[in-house]
Formats: sequence, C-alpha cells, structure tokens
Amino acid sequence: MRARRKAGTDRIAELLRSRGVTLTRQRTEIARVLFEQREHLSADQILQRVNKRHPEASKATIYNTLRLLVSKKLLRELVIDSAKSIYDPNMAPHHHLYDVETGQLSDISADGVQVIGLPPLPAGTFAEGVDIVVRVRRRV
Amino acid sequence: MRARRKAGTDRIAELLRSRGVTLTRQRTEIARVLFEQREHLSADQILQRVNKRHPEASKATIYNTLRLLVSKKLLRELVIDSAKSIYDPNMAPHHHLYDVETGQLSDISADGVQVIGLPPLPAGTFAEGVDIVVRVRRRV
DNA sequence: GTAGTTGCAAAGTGTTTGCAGGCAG
DNA sequence: CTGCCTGCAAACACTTTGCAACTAC
Repeated sequence: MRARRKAGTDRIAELLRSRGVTLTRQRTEIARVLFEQREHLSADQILQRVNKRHPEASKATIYNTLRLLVSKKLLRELVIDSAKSIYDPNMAPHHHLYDVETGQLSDISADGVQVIGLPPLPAGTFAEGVDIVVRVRRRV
Repeated sequence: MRARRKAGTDRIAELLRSRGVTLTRQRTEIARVLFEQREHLSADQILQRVNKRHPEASKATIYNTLRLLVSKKLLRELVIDSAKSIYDPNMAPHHHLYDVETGQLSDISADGVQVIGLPPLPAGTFAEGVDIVVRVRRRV
C-alpha cells in the first residue's frame, strides 16, 4: 500500500512543499483527492472522498486546508452556486461551462478564447482576471 | 407623501402587475428600492433600505419576494461572492466588473462585447447565457 | 522542543420553511 | 369570502473559530 501510492504521493508532497506548505497526512490526502483526478469538488465532496476508507480528516481541517491551498495558489475557489463553493485544481487560465440543470461544471480551455469590446478599466486598477461562465441547458 | 411618490410607484406597480405579481405594500417597497436606483444590492441591504423609516417588511418576505421577482425575470441573482447573493435589477444583457478588494460591483454593457474562440457546446445543449466577470484590483 | 496542525463542538452567516393570522382582489 | 401573503421563529446548510491535544521537523 505504501509502495503502491509512493510515486503519486511524492509528486503531490513535492508540490505542497514547493509552496511552503507544511506536510501532514491530512493535507496530503486532501491534495491527492484534488490533484489526482483534477475534478471540481465541493468541500463536502472532498470530505467524503478523503474519509472514504478510514477517517483521515475532519471538516475543520478540510476547510482550513482548502483556504491554505487557495492562498498558496494551488487551487481556485469558484463561486457559481450560491449554496457552496467549488474548488478547482486547474490553475491554468481557463473558463467554465455550467449546466444550470444538473450543476455539472466543466472546463473550457482559455487557449484561443478572446473577449473583444470591453471598455477600458477604471484608472488605477488592473484586471486580475476575466472569468467567463457559459450557462447551458438541455434543449427542450 | 402619497402624491409625491405616485408617479414612481405607479410605474413600479404596473411593472409588477404586468408580470402577474400580486401587489402588496411590501413587494412594492422592495421593488422600489431595487428599481429606483438600479443598484446591485444584497438581501440584507434591501432589508435595511426597505425598513429605513418604518418597518415595512420582514426578512422572510424579502427573501420570498426576491425569489419571486427572479422567477418572474424582473431581477437577476448574481453569485460572485461566496458570502451572499447580489440582486441585479438590470435585465439587459450585460457583464460585470468586480473589485475584489472593496466588493464593489459595476455593470459593463454587453454592447459590442464579443467572446471569440469558444469551443462548440455539447450536443443537445444550448447556451442560456454567457457571464463575464472582470476581476479588478487597485494597482500597487 | 516548539511552532504549527488537528479535531471537536460551538458559534456564525446567509437563506429557507412551517404555520397562524392578515390582506388583496 | 378565499386564496395568497406576511411575520415570526425555528430550522437549515455551509463555513469559521476557540481551544486542548497532538505532530512535523
């Protein structure tokens, strides 16, 4: 078991260490859940997955760790549904496709995507980013 | 007082009635707060303003009414900050400029704004809308 | 050894709901 | 008169926090 997971764990451990994140068993598990499948997950889904076999981390630790990883620019927090935040392990510039019926969220690569016609920004400000969400619905 | 407000109130009353919203004092007040200044307001800000002079509406009524007006397409609910929803009385197609430091939100007209390079949508779906949020920060 | 991390439970937000009484049409 | 609306308080869902015990380094 230890050996089976070693390669992936090392990659993740190194990622965390490289951003100055103190390694703990809990943080490694949380990061593994996010970075191995690179899905969009809510805090609750992360909690479920981390504790799938054995209890590994508490709710408080999940939230603390997510906040930490966001501040270390290892995750993005997406605010799309008013009920809960979604955490996105994809830090490459990209946009989102949001199915308003199912809540399903998928990435749109930012390659080749361009927004034209935006007015100039207010003086003294700069754009930290441009988020595009395409809301889709099944055709009726 | 009644006369002073008549013109504006009538316009708002008519707007509500035209969408099949049963008129009540509370709903008229809430709509006035939103449609007279056309600001982006949170539920709590709306509650404060509606009850500025006298108690006019309860928290439950604020939320019930906002939900109703959104369903009648008189308002848009914006989910930008994870803490709370913002209600936008501007139903014309438009985008937003979000100051991540102050939370200040302003409109960007959709006139002339175009997104190019988006991949085709999944089969059987259609875009209900494209939301663009430009996150800005004061230059350091 | 010590600073930083974890878990628990409690507290804190924003939002929704059940129900009795009230009001619009 | 009747069905819809309102207010209250309780319930809810998500997130944060205080603090004692624990662990990484």
